[in-house]
Amino acid sequence: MKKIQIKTVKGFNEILPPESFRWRVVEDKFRNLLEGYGFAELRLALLEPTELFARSIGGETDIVEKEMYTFLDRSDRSLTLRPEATASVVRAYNQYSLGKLSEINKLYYVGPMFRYERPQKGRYRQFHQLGAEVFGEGSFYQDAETLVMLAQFFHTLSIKGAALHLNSLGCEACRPAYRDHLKDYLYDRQESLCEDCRRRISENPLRALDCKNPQCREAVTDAPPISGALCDGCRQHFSGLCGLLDDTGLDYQVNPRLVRGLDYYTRTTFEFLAGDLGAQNAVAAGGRYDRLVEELGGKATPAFGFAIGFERLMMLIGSEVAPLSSPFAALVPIGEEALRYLFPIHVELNRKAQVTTLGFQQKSLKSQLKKADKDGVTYALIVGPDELNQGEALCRNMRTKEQTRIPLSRLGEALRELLP
RNA sequence: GUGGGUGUAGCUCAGUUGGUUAGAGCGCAGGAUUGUGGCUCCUGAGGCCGAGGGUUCGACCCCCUCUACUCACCCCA
Repeated sequence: MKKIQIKTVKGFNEILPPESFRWRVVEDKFRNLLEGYGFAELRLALLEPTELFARSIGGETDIVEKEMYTFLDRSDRSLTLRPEATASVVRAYNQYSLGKLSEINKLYYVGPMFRYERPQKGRYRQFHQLGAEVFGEGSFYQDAETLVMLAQFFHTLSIKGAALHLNSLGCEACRPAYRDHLKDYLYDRQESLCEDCRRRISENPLRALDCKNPQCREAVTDAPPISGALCDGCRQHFSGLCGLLDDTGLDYQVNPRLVRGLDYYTRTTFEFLAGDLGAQNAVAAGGRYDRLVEELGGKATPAFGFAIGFERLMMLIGSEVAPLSSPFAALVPIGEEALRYLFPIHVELNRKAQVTTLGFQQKSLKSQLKKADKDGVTYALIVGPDELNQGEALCRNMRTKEQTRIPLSRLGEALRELLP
């Protein structure tokens, strides 16, 4: 291109029509479902102090180490575009003392997240999440209810292939001992581990369980599963959850390798995995984080949350075009006098409701009808010199091709009567 | 950060061993006897063939560099 075109930043994808209509349909369904379950929306800052994420997600995670959009502002504060929203929700929960409004808080959000990764199918630098968090409820009943709600969401969207994978990561009482145990195990086998996993032994040994390197998978096949190391409380929580899921008939599989890349999870973690998403196959994920509120300076509060990848979700939904909302009628003037006559009527009609279109370019009747058809209008109101003389507009039903005459004096009124 | 693939019209793509005016479908605009849409037909607009350099009498085509997009690794939503 000879002219310099300014384009979007790499990995920042924009949603154009008709895709934007499809997005809104899905988003509305999400909102309705969540609000039906008692969730309220939070609209949060996209930019946060960097330390929020370093402290919540974990300093040694990939997200914090190399995937954040971090920069200094004009007063040299380190700011970061949020890579996920849970940290921000917790920050807001503490900042505004939302816990004092009611004992249990259910909050949801919809919006963009930012990670500086190499873009690929299902992974973008700016991507969108639909997410929710529940504060103040530590019972496994909450875990179960939320998972069932998520499954219901997929169901209403006719998504079949989302499989629920579940695990428990234990809590502060039992995880440290397991971590040490696993460290020893990995240390003994470090020869057969990949470079990353060798590094993980000291930093974040659980992650080695999740490594996709075939050698590592091999080396880790008979690693001690965390399920055997859970304390009584965690074991009861997990088996309680599984029991409730069994009762409600929600299919799931326990996956002892499911570890997640964020440090704040305790007890339940889960992912909904979908087959045809390519390599990025998690469409939704989340879990319990009973320590995070306190770690970020609040009162000790149990919490459970999840996030759905919007783009990935839309990939699963197929591409039936959402019905575009279209104007009800086209005003079709022939000649300048007619255009001049119709303009105030058009404006007046649309003041009450968005019902008519009017082209200003004085095109031929044929091309105006063609346009009206493309716009999907139900009626075309044709007004040319003849109609002006006779004081009647020609009203053409675009579906049935029936044409009737309407006195110009009661054009607006007649049109409103035709509205469904 | 590391690999592979691909950049030709608004979109999806053809383009013969390098040869003169670069094509199709869709979309867009106009038309097919007076002022009537969808189907069909005709016509038209729209491309420095991603950018720069090189080889050659001659490059969309071959070589190099860059860049963008894309898929995968990695990581995750």
